[in-house]
Amino acid sequence: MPRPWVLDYNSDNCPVGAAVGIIGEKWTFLVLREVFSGVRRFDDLQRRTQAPRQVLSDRLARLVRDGLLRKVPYQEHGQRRRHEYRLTPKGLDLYPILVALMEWGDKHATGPAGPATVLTHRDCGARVGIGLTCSAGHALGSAREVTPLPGPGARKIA
Amino acid sequence: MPRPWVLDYNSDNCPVGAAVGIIGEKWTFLVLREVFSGVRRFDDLQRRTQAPRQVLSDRLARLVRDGLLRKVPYQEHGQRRRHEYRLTPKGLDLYPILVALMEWGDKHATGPAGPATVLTHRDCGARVGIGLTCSAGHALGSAREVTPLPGPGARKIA
DNA sequence: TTGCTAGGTCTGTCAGCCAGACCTAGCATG
DNA sequence: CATGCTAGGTCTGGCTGACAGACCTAGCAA
Repeated sequence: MPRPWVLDYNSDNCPVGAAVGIIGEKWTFLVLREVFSGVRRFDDLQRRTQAPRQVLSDRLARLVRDGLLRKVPYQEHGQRRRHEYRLTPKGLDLYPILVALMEWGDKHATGPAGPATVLTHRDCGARVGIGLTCSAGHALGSAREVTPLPGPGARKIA
Repeated sequence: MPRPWVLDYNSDNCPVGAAVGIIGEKWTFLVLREVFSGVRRFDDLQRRTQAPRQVLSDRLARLVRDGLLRKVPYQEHGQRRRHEYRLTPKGLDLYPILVALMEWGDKHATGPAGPATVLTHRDCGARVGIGLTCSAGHALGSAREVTPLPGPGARKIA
């Protein structure tokens, strides 16, 4: 095993680190899972994620502050005005992360009952999955088929 | 907005929750990022992730216990026997999650310098990315094109 | 005016994170 | 042999955040 090139580069502008700084907490993923399933109200989120109310409140505020969710007012008949949480475009872009987590969990971390949710293509009904592909059109089956190289934003260590 | 069907189902066998229970901690992602880049030794991991040594030690132990990493002994000339951390097949399967995080971070959470790392196909050299596709061969551009439905493992609430 | 409900906030406790110091093989050097 | 060096950890004490459970607060209805 040769010394990996990455050791000669700085790690503090890494996009994974930046992403994890925004969404890298346990409850945040569960909240996003629910929001992508159409659950948008505080009590529903609380019941389904089992997050302590205070933590949920804090995470939602942070997701709004970081521009992943927005608060939208609504009013049901005979109720006072409330608001619900919806995904912004920036939040919608998180979907591949969630799907990747879901597929991994289905394969490695749940029982034999099969997936609790299946994703289908809105337009044709076929099953949806996530995968690596190269711009020449090849589908990649494993991380071993990927070669990471330094990109334009890479910074060498002084 | 109709009431989402997911509210009638139980959320405690969710694969996202299961996955997050195993890898859902902040430092865990950073450790995995490094291991996928070929960084395998304790001190290198510590320096690059900036994780406190104790936390790193704990996370590595947990990743080994959960079967995502394995300890492999090695010996360098004039050094004592040590061991390094390598991905198991179960760990290698996490790659899509990491790539999805990376792409999101590149798009939404880092500066204009461009990506610090680019992924290329080992066999043809073309750029690699991750995306949703359906089994009929359509590439999906957004979460809005996906319709989630209850699967075989779904359990209704009593 | 009393009650009900969604969507929170407050309080005290307790687990886990953290920086920094310390420890421990095993090899090499004098 | 003693001494130092290094990788890979462990130990300590302070502090932050998580947690359960109680409480609060519009606004609507009866």
